Amino acid sequence: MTDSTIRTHTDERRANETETERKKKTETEATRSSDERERCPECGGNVLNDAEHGETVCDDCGLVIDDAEIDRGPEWRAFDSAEKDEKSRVGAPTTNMMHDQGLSTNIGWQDKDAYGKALSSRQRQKMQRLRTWNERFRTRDSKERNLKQALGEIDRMASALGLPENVRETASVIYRRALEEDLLPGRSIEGVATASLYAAARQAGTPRSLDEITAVSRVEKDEIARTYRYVIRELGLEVKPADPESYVPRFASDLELSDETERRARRLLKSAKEQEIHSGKSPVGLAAAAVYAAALLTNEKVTQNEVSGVASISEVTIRNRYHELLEAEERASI
DNA sequence: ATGGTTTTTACTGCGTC
DNA sequence: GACGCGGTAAAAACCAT
Repeated sequence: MTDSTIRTHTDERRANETETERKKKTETEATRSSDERERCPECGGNVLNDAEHGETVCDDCGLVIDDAEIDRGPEWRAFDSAEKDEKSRVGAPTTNMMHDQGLSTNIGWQDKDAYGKALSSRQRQKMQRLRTWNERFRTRDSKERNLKQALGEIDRMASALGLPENVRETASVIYRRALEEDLLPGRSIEGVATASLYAAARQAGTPRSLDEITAVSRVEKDEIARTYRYVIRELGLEVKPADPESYVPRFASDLELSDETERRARRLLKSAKEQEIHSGKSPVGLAAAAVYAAALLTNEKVTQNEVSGVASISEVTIRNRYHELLEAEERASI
């Protein structure tokens, strides 16, 4: 088990940078994290979206952040589902999770006609032939076949890792783009598919470590890492280093720890961040250590061994990190 | 390739159940 | 005696140059 998340060099070596550089970095990071969670630029309060008036307003100070928004909803109203069907002029939403974005024709598998009556055996045979040919045309050229396989692969891995649908969607988009840009030649479909999923999971704030990804992929870890870097670079994707906090809920629930412990873990990580203890360290290790330390503080029994198991990180790392975390907390409270 | 970090592996000693 | 934990040294892995 090795490094479980790819970090970027800027965060990696922040500890070595000069004081002024460090100041600048923290500033940019502050602004970056603020637009991530829609905060008011004036007072930092919560931002509310008022669709009725088409305005985005700060909950605390009342600052109007955005007005005259475009309402993307339907312009009609429906009072029951029948009316909704009648007024709607669109079909199912397109999705990037299917190789043709769900737009192509699909012949149903039920041998029924438009009135729901069963088909004669002759008709059934005909439909079967049509189905076969339709399927062949639908996935005709190599790119389509390529996509079909990759998306199936992404779907399989995502389910195995318990990743939500939006992550699969993002992964599909990334893969599509990779295909468009001709990034595939010389690389395996599965490798790029895995890399796309890894990137998507991180972008969505539900990261999975490289080790976890490797466990469900058919590709070696080195290749995933290499392909991932390549795809990120070529596509100009910006992926921030994983936030340790985003691992906490998963570890906590895997270990069946209380919410209280989870909150403690978060607080530990917060004070660690403030003191810049975390730069250059593996986010997974930090999260694991925080969970362990929090369990200690709330008197819930978890062994280092168990934590290292669910986080796939070594016990030594947990020990080192959690000492640092507790020290940081100590300093913060003074 | 190299150098500087971090993480892992392996081993040892201590205390507790 | 097995287990949890702490610490250390050396090896391996990682990233940037």
